[in-house]
Amino acid sequence: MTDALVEVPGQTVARVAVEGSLPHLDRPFDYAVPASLAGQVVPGCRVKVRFAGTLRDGWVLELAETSAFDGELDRIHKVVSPERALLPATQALIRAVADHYAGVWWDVARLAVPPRHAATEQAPQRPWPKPAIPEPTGTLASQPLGEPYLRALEAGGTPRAAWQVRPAGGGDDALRGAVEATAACLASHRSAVVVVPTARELERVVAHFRAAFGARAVATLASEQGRAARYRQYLACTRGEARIVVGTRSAVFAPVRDPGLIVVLDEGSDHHVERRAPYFHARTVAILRASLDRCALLLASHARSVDVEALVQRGWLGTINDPPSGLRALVAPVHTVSDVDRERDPSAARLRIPSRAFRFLRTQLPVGPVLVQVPARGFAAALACARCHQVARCPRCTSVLRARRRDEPECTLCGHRPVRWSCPNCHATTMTTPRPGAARTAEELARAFPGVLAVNSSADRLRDEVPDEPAIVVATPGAEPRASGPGYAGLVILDADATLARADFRASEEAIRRWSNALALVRPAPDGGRALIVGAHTHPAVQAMARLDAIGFARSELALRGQARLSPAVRTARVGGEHDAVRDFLHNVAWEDVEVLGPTEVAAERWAVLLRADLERGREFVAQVKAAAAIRSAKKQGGVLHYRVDPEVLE
DNA sequence: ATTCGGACGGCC
DNA sequence: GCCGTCCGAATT
Repeated sequence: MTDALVEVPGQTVARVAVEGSLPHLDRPFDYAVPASLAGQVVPGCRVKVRFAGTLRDGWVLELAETSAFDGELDRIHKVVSPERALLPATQALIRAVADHYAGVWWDVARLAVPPRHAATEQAPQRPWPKPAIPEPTGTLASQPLGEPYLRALEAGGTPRAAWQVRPAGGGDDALRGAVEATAACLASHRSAVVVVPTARELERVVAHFRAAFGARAVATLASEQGRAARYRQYLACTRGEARIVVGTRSAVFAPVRDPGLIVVLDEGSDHHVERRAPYFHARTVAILRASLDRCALLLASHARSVDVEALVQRGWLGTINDPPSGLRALVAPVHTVSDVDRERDPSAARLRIPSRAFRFLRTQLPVGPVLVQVPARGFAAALACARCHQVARCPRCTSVLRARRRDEPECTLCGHRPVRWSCPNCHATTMTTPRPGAARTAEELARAFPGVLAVNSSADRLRDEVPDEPAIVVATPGAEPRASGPGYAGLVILDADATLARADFRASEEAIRRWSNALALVRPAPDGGRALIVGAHTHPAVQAMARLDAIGFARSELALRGQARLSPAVRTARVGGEHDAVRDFLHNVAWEDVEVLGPTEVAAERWAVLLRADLERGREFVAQVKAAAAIRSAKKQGGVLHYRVDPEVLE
């Protein structure tokens, strides 16, 4: 019936995603394909179109014969390149991610697809070798349910699992397991994507993968790469050459042919959170992609995030992990000590460190290097009850409070400032900030062992590896050097109180993740590895470390989040900005089945409101947030306004 | 009569 | 966001 249309190339319609971040224009627009461009306009190619009078970039999403638009279609102005750089599956994933975060397609697309590099596109692509088949190391297979997971992958299945990597043996088990899973995936003639939290991690992981599969068989994707290199690796994916991709968070979108497996390493790391709108978490993108692309998923951690535990409890993720009793036989034992028994040993007292920690160093140093983990400086502490020291919670949204100025509590999530607070535990009415951390102590500690090599590693001066000889290695979380050989002989975690007192409702979950990552660098129990946590010895997180039960902790933490109505038990959105902008935003929709907490003035001319909804209503909730934003942009409501769905990190 | 500017609506 | 246009006030 519309054959005539098809036969006249000038009438062909292209649906185009047009550059822009306005929520009310977040949909495709139809353009006519002029006869002169027929054949060059293909789905997934970049074009220039006139939109609102100006020339803009666009992506051709699909070609069609007809348009629902009444008016006369403008013509595509030019084809930037006929390269199909945006695959249909990537298009759909971008849409799903934007929808999940009440964000805009184009904002996600510019993070998912690297900028074009014309010379690279035209240059002949080198042929990619077939990946070599690596020797199996048996890391994943040695843990319960690891073997059936690998078999399912090899058979072309789509198993999804939360994998608690054994926190022992130098910290390379996660990489070995990732290699095994990738090999199993390749065996079923599918491709694999591995996402790592940092550029530093990427270097190590890539080295492992190149050693296993061949130097030229592994593609890397990271924003730190140069434009040409990054685009070359990206094209190697869309053109079906690269079968293995390793990269940082945006690599989770890597458009590999026949994706069979997505691996996210250190899944709880906040490095997986994108810093630009809509602030996606690579783990969330991986989850969406595993559903859309029907592929396997492996979320690895030495601990377990509460978000992942929620998916395990819903039955959406299987598990690969040792029971705590099994771990205790293989992982360095974790002892705990209160930091108040300092007085006994005079030199220890001077350093504000318990004598027990001193003895620990004296016995472990002859065995090998000892890692001393200290909390990074410069984070705000949460307020606690001055009498019973229980963490103070916001009476409005139940997140934790911090001191804004002297004696002025402020909620870290919704911004509420309680006027009169009383402790639900002991009814005291005053709060206190925990004493500042003892980060400096660690350096003095090293001086107390003259003749022993002292090494420092922190964000401003990273050290990647230390030799297998007695040394005191002081590091902040994430900056720990690896110890060559069997791993550290010992681990001392200083100032557990300070780490747990961070003004973040995820503080204890994050503490367990950081401590478990450090523990993984220690040699296993049979080889003499030992760990000691100094401080907060009765805190459930410290107790969970001593039992090596990070999973049990995630389970009970998830239950607490449910009672407190905090993420991931509910869905949230934080909206902030100028008073009138926030007010207009809130008036734009009726907020069905949504708690509206606030708005509150959080700073001069800055207001914030927390929106909260049940998980079952999550889709509708996010759609309402998007609608409020779309009405705002369509009506040109002025002023400053930012919003963020399921905020991870506090500003 | 002519020019300038600010508000508003549509964007294919 | 950005442009186009529509209308009213200011200017000659």
